[in-house]
Amino acid sequence: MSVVVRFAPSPTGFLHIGNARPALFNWLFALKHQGRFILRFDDTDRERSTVEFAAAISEDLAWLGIRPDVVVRQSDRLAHYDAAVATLKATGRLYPCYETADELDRRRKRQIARGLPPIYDRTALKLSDAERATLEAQGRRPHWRFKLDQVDVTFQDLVRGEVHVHADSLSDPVLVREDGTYLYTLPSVIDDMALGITHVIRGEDHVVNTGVQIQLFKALDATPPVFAHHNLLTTVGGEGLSKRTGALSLRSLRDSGIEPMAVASLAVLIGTSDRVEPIADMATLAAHVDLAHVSRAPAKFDPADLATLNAKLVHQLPYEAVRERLDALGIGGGQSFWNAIKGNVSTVAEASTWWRIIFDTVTPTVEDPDFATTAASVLPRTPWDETTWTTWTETLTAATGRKGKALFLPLRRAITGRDHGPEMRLLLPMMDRERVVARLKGEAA
RNA sequence: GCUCCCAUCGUCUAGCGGCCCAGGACGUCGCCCUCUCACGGCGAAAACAGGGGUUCGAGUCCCCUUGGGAGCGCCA
Repeated sequence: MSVVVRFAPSPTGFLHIGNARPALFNWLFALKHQGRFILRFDDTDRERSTVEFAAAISEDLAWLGIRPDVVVRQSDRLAHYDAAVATLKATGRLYPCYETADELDRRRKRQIARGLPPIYDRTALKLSDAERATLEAQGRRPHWRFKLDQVDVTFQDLVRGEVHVHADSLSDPVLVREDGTYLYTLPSVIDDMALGITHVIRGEDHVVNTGVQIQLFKALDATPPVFAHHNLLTTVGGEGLSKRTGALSLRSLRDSGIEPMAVASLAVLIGTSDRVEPIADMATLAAHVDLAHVSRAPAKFDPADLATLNAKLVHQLPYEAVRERLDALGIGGGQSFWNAIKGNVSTVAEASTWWRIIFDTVTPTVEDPDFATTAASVLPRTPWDETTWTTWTETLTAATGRKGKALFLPLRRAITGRDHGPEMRLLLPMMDRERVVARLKGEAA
């Protein structure tokens, strides 16, 4: 059996690190098993779903490196759901209810106040044909609930092991609204069946749904897929990561120069027993990922870890991997430039800072003009290469007696205007000699 | 309020009764590299939530407490 997975976001917001995880877990699982990955927009909520968000989600997934084999929209598939509804009505698993939303809301509050679980009491099931007729005559239209088997539903979860859901502690879920539109549960199950989904990998917040959905699969005479529910992420403070925390949206991460593979590596490795390390490509990451290594407890996500991991990833990037982006930033200098500075940047875009320092005008910091003048006077003309720095500083030590920090820091400050940076040995030969001399004189050059 | 899940270094975790005076990774700190800083290499400090059991023996099993998470929608 070949693997078919799906990522099924509702297009009601931007993707963030939290919901990038199920996307990644599914994608990597498909990659690992040479399966197919379907992007399914669960857009049955007409009120909140927008095509703009759908487009943004596709874009963000592409940025991450996820290329769906198929993209479908539930709003295009409504006809598929009607047949299932007919079957369910015929078998008596779908029953009409006439309560209003307000009524149900009040009822739930009353139950909670009395210390009871807020579960639908199935009053509609007790309605006689005559009572239903009366309600219909008054113009009331029914919504339809799925009649749950009040049993213990058990399934083997790829991350959580054996899971039990007690259906008797659940409300019969509403599947169809008064106006005939569908709620999440039914379309999800029908599509999983129709699309031949073999594995459903999603967040832990869905485990109870799974109990319900397994009953639905069976009521429709289908074999449920294999389920895997990964743990959820919380902020360092412990609150759940939600769509509201816009700061961690994939696009904001992308805008702040975070590498997609840094996001992918952290998103997939955090909360597992595997070491968190920057992985360079999806294929390697896919080999790393094992759902059985995912924890059952929620994990704290610290954005600072992402920055650290990103810097590490950037330090490892070979020139070929960044060439196009450097070109786009107008940065030349080639391989020698990148290799010289990459250890000193935490994002690729920061390379432009060093590009400007080496090839553009900088206002130097000269605190000891006499020393700087001496330095300029003994600066070699040739050879102007990676040996120059050593030759020069040795000469300078001989001339001034300075060494160590007292020797190097003033030179670094004069030449780059900064206290920190790449090895001067590598920077110096990339620079124009006249520029170096000018900066030693304290001139902006 | 009810149901379910979880509880080991600051963080992510290994550990499925003796191999654990608890292992790894990130971070932190120190050392090395370097006649500076960063990068890199090496090393150190750092944890079994609390209380009862069971057992010759408990981080590992059971119960309670406490703490955290999820669910309880005509959202998905």
